[in-house]
Amino acid sequence: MSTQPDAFAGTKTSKARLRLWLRMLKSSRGVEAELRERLRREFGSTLPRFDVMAALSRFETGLKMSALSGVLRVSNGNVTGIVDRLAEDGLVVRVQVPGDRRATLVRMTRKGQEEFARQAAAHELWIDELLGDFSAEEASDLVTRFDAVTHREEGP
Amino acid sequence: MSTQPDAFAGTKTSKARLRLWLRMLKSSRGVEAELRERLRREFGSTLPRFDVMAALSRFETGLKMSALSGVLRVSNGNVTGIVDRLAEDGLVVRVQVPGDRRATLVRMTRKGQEEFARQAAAHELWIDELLGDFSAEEASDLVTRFDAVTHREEGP
DNA sequence: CAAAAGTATTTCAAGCTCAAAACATTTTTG
DNA sequence: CAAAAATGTTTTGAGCTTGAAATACTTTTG
Repeated sequence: MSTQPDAFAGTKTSKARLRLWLRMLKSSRGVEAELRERLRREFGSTLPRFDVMAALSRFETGLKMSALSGVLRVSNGNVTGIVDRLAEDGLVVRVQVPGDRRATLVRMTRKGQEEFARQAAAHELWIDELLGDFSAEEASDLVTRFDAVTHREEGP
Repeated sequence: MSTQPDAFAGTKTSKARLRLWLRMLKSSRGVEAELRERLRREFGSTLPRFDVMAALSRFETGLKMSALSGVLRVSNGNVTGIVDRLAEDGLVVRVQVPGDRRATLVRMTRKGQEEFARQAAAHELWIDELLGDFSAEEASDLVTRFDAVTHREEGP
């Protein structure tokens, strides 16, 4: 019941939801800013680069550019630039797809895998610290409640 | 008890916190993307512009540039550009501060106030829709639990 | 009061982001 | 099979973001 928005703004419920959104935004922006800062200081890298490597790390055989932007939910043109810079640093490579001359596969190099492993370990520790006030149970509980938001976005 | 991170990564708790973070990020990015899209389509505007106007709307007498970037928690240089564009559109004005020739006060124009009122009303409805699966109680409850994240960021 | 330190803002270079347009190649279809 | 539609990627233009450097002014201090 009541999955429909109220007919007009300014109700108690809409105000509570607005406050929740503002708080969510503040929290995730704060954590993001902290991660960005640490990634910059300790690894000379960025969050978008980390995100791309994290996605590639789950696909040993590589991902097509379009699949990559699909997984990350960002625009095509966006990943082009990030992959360019990652490739310059020798962390990923572009490989031609045999049967299709339009497509490229992006794969992490060994160097990329090693670098990502170090960053991912640090990243997990940072999150563990930044979300340190949540117990395991509480965290799992909240994940479930957030399904509500996630599901809304990509349709029921 | 246990507000310190675990001594090593990969524990049950750190994994749960990591999953929570990934979910938070996904949720807020999703909502943000939806808001950005609607702001663009329906008002030809952007989230950063909306954020600046929202901040200014709370200070009838205006804010100094530095106060504005402080409230929004973004860099100084950042607001310069956004305010430039808002000013071009006649939504805000820069006013000299009497006693201090370094500083500028930014204030919304009447046009800016009217435009912001329209956008803010739509924004509240959008949030009400996007977070529609949360009841008022649930939303208030979650706000409280998020204090944990917010407080960590700006020190204990 | 002049030098130094501090404060307010802008500029700069680099990178991220998007939507739309341009290209290149493949697949479909009349 | 040639034209048209679809697919995969990059380019482009505009805006956002940061940290650091530059500018301009104000306050402190020797």
